[in-house]
Amino acid sequence: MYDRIKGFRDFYPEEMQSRRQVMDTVESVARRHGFREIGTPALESAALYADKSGEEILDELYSFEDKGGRSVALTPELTPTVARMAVARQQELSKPIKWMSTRPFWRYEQVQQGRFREFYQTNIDIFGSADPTADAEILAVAANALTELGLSGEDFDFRVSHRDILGGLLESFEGNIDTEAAIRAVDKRAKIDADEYADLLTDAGLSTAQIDDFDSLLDSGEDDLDDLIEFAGTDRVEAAVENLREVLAATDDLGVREYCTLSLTTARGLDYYTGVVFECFDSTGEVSRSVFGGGRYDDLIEGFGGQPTPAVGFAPGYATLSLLCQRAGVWPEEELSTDYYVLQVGDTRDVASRIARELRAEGHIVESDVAGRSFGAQLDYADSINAETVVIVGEQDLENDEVTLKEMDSGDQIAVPVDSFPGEYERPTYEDFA
RNA sequence: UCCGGGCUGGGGUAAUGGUAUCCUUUGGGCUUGUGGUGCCCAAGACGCGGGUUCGAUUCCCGCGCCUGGACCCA
Repeated sequence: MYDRIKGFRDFYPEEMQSRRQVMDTVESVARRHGFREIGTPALESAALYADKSGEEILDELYSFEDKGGRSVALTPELTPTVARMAVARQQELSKPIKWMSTRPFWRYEQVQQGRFREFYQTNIDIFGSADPTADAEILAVAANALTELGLSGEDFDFRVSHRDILGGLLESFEGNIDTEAAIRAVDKRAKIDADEYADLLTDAGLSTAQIDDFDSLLDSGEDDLDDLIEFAGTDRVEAAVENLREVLAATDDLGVREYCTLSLTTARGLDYYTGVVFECFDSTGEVSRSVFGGGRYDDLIEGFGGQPTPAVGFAPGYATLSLLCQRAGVWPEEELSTDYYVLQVGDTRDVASRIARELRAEGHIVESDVAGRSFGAQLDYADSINAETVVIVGEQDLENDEVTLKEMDSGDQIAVPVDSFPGEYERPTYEDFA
């Protein structure tokens, strides 16, 4: 027996069927919004990550030297790869670029609930549009995907904020302030106690009075946005507030405004966000961590050597998304389903195979005996795979030019002519002949 | 990297300083013709290493793994 590698998971058919259904739902919503699927490598040059974030980042990655002496890493996220791809063809790609991709990523970090070393995400991004409609479309795809999964506004909440509001407010304070440190402090505000929070802001360069001002501003609701402009008195904050309003107005037109709540304390840990940011939370709070997040990152493509290209996107991870779905009771049944089991008794493989083939041609899931088992054992097996209908092809039946249709739920069964089965029926059941 | 809880067949459990209970599961059978009720047979476990001991699954230590959290989340 070999052990599974820590932080990696196996998915057996029952669970995989549910995961597949959830992933297909998310992808299908994105596809209907015109996002095109891309395929990307599992391995990238380590420099793709180290150049932006420093060599230390490699400690958190699966990084190694390949046999050609290249320093490489298993991709921990898609954004640098997508940026690389966009930069490589920035001239020929028509804008906006709308791409999506579902695949695993790897990070060498501590495993805990909803966090593994191998995790699956669907990345959904728009490049080449700075228009608020693009931000809103991202929010709409996210909301539509969740509602299509069966979740409602009672289940989840998008906490929406804008990086330039926080940044702009901090900028308007007197003194030498470390904006990024202050934003990181804000991001943690809900998780730490007031003293720790104040200490972090003090470290970032704010005075006690400024902390109080800042804190009260953070509690601003949607009606108080003008107060923020007034307080800061800068073009940056005014522009940010205006942009945020436009985005929210656009989500209204897209029918997803109800899922968005203004929350200035939502900052996201990632430093590369530049505009609207949002995080999806479980409304009941039972899933304590953020389910997923996204936002605008206008400087990143340029940072990877491309022309300045605005970008906005989000990336739901399936570990946390499944926690939310399970909490809300909309996680698909983890039970196999089978449309038909074609049971053979005696030497009837020719007829059984023909019937199975014709049912499969209609797109059904059909199983038949591949183990030479007895009648009882086959029925037992059909039950274990939740076969809806069993087609009994037995020597006795064939003597009468018949097969027997058995509805497993009720146990009812009926003889039908073998020559016309399945015949013209697309999905023949016991009911059709009873 | 740190802190807490936990490791007995595939899953769930019982007891125990002298190799292990029960349920479930899996495979086969109970006239190769009726599953989701029964019966029979079979398979299958003390995470690893060290220590104490005549003897350790049991007590002690270390490690590993699982699980929850902290840090982190580029």
